[in-house]
Amino acid sequence: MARKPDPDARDRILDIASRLFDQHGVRAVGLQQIIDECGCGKNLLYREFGSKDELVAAYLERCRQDWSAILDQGAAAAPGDPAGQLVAIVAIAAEQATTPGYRGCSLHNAHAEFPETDHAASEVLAVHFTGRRQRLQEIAQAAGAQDPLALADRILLILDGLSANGATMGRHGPATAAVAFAEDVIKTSLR
Amino acid sequence: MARKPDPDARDRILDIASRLFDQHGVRAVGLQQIIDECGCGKNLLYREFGSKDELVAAYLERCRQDWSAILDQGAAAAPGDPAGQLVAIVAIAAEQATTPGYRGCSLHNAHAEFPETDHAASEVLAVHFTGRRQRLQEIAQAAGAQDPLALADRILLILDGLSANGATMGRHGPATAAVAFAEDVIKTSLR
DNA sequence: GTCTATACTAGGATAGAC
DNA sequence: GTCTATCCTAGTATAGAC
Repeated sequence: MARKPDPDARDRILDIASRLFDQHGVRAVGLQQIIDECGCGKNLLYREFGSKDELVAAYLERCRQDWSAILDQGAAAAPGDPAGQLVAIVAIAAEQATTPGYRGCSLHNAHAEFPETDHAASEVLAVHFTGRRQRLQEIAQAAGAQDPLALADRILLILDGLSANGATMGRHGPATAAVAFAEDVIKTSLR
Repeated sequence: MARKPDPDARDRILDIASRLFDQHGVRAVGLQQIIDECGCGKNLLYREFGSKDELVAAYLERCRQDWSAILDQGAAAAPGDPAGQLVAIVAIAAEQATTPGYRGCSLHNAHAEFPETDHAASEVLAVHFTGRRQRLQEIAQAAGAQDPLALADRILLILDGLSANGATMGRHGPATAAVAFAEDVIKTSLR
């Protein structure tokens, strides 16, 4: 009997790989470990992803989309209020950064592990970091900032500070005060 | 005839290991690579450090001292002017974060690679992150901040944002605007 | 005595074959 | 899914140069 192909196989593998990568770091996780936890064969993994580098790239692409969703979510949280949207975005990031077990932004962590620009992950990272700045700038523009890029960059520093510091100090550190910080920054940046 | 012991061996190994770890990430660098570039024997490395984990811990301890030196340097840059010292500290960090080839704070990067709390590096990291906050708080107190810890935490977010973002966007990103940001933050935080 | 260099073990990595 | 090939890793032991 021919066994049915599992259409969810790719997602299932990616789910488990993402969790392990986030938890232990990408280099620390072997494919065997993913295969064991997934219960799939090595064949399937290699058919879906071709190599570990490609699996890593797919993982980071998902992380990028998650980040994009945070921006959407922040925008949806305060319709018609761009300044409130910026605060909402910081609030979501702060909430993540203060949840127990938080290990930092996956995209930043991956950048630390794979600095080589010829790695499959490199392009995903570049798209993320430039795209995110672009979107923040647009919201800052809509909010009526005196200098939209300058405001976007200050929010960006707070966001990246949140993920870097949240990874090490969590809710016992400055992450808990990030929202109030962002509110002050935005208030003094508007026309 | 007896051959002279090399008193600088440990430092020489640590120099090369630090450069390679910073450049490629800790997990990506093998001991063989360090030995090759160092021109030393494997025996010597193991006699001085015992294991790779210990070598990593020594590397991070040096990074911690470098960071401590930045705080000293910032304090020395503006004697009797604590607010200016905070600005100076951010300025030094911003200068680092915008130098070409910057790959982020070694201590944060190491934390991303070695989340295990039982790793030899873990304690060094904890000392660094709590000690740094403490010192910033003291300077903020001396500057006459309304809420010294709150100001220290805002500076901390900027500093960590600098290293995380500088690693990915360098001088083409928000890092160039960090000093002005810190100046504004400090100005509005004083009594 | 102190170093370099090499051989070796044991294990884990990616990858591919079947 | 299992089995194999190849490589690289940390770490140890040994041999030999200075």
